[in-house]
Amino acid sequence: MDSRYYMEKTEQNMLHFRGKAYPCCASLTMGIIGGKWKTVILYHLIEKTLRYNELRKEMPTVTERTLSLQLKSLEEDGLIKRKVYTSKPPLKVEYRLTDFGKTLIPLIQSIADWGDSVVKTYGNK
Amino acid sequence: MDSRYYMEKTEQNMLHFRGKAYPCCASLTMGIIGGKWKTVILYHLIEKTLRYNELRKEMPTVTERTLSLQLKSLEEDGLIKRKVYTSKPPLKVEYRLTDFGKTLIPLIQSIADWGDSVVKTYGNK
DNA sequence: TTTTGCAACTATAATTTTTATAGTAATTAA
DNA sequence: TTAATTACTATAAAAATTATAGTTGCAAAA
Repeated sequence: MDSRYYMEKTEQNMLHFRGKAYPCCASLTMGIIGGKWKTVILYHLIEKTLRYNELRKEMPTVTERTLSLQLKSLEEDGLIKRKVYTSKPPLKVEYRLTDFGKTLIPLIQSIADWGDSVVKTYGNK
Repeated sequence: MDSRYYMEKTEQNMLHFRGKAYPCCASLTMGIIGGKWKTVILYHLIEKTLRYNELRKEMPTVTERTLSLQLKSLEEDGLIKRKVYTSKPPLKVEYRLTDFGKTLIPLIQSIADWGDSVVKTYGNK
């Protein structure tokens, strides 16, 4: 560590959630819903429970591996719940928001609304 | 391209902004403010203009390279403005929100507020 | 007066995240 | 009989992020 490059912030100043430290509340939120796809997943789960392949259809440009990993991460953070209905293939798996995940709905909606307003203002080009 | 893995979404269904295509409005917003650090930068610029090193002090865990790149990206997307005051070192450079960037303030504030409420509810551990 | 520090970066390389592509199991539809 | 479906996982490549060090001129400290 070189104080020339690092302004140390003591652990006490940092915010903590699920074992990770964040320098501020905005970064904590982004640690949980940041990344390219998490909010998109949550956005599609606002209205209804969706199966894995239904999510994939809503998000045609995400890869399977990334979708899998992001779903796992959202589940670990307690925002969504995975429910399996069959033990043998073809599997039926459903994803839904948890109560904790539902506390994000207004925020996710605001995120979607801002994107919408940008498209409306700048004409989708 | 293999239709087994890709459900093609036609270009017409996609949303466009600054040459990039997004599958939905939530992903458009996240394309602009997503990533680990962009909202943190914007959050700190809500109240006042900041110099490069002042931002660094507010965000002690970001690396210089990433901070530089993110500032450039935010500038390219028209959310912040970079203003140089001197021509010779030591340079004085200030970053501020543009009018377009200011349209994000309520959203950034909501992001920060949600993080805040998580810390309050789960006791910063 | 020589050294040290400062501001706002850039360069290079390593690590982590995301993408691309293909493969799996058991069942049903054509 | 063959192909399609579901919910993934495996492997490798590409892109993003981190770690560390280096740059330029000026000003203050030793």
